[in-house]
Amino acid sequence: MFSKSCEYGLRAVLFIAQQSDKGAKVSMTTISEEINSPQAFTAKILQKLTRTDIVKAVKGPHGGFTIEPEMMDTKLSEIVTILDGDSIYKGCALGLKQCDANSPCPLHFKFIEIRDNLQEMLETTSIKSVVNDLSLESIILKR
Amino acid sequence: MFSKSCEYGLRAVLFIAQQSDKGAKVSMTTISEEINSPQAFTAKILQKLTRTDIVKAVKGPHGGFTIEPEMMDTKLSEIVTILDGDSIYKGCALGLKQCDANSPCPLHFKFIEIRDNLQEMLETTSIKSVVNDLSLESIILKR
DNA sequence: TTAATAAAGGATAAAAAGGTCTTTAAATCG
DNA sequence: CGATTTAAAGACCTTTTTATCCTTTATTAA
Ligand code: FES
Ligand code: FES
Repeated sequence: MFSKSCEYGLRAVLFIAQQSDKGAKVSMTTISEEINSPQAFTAKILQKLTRTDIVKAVKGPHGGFTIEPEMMDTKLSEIVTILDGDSIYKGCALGLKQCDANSPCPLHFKFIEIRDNLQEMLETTSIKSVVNDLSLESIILKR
Repeated sequence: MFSKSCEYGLRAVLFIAQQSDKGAKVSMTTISEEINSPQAFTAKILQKLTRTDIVKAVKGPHGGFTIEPEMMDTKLSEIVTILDGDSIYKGCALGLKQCDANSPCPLHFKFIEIRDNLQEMLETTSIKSVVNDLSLESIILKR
């Protein structure tokens, strides 16, 4: 569904957000440990998210990553777009170059329902709302 | 969503089915032309589907591919499983090794709805039913 | 029975995704 | 200032996916 980059990216963002919510800044080492992801690779992914200002990075001693309160309203759809592009929202189920209702593939009308539901879900889910869910004991970001 | 293999495979199957329905057998060359896919690569994919008996292949002059009437009831979910495995039905949105409701990721309950809808759609859509839709003028398998 | 035809199969190559390593830049603190 | 800490950046490597090519095998029809 999502690329590895996107999976790691989402998990990293959610972990940073959870910690920022508690007032803590987290280092790259901590992040990759806590979400169980390859550190250098995850660092690359976070670079994209700092360039787009979703995540704030601070260098030097006691540095690390945070997500500012105003960015907590960012929707997951934005993060997915940054990391995976928009093919998940726009692509044809059968790989036709253009997905459109005027010359649809035979799965088009069944498929766009599902695709649109996914898009809707991501567009209505903010970082903040997920962080709230994360406070529940059983909800996890690694394993 | 699906791999290229799966996209080409589904398009090839649907084209073969459409032609078989009219009593025609189709060659690899025709298939790749009519669904606009790389021929040798598509041939590999069809090998998997002939080994699993979804598609019937006949060598030699006037040979080619067909789908027997009794295979027209095959569900698209089967083809997807053969070509892409079952990660699309079972995988975690955030890439956790195990997706399960007892220790869910924070997107679990929102995600499984979408994932299950996709699975349901594929499991209830037979080759035959798609071939019927294909008779409509505007529905296409290439471009 | 032989030439032609068409799929099967194996070897190889190119491109993309996934991942590592090393150097550079910025920030902090003694 | 200089040593230390931490992220940024770029070069590089590995694996997987996508794709091609060539030889073999099966089938058919003349
Ligand atoms: S054209 Fe295939 S999903 Fe829209
Ligand atoms: S655990 Fe992540 S989707 Fe189920």
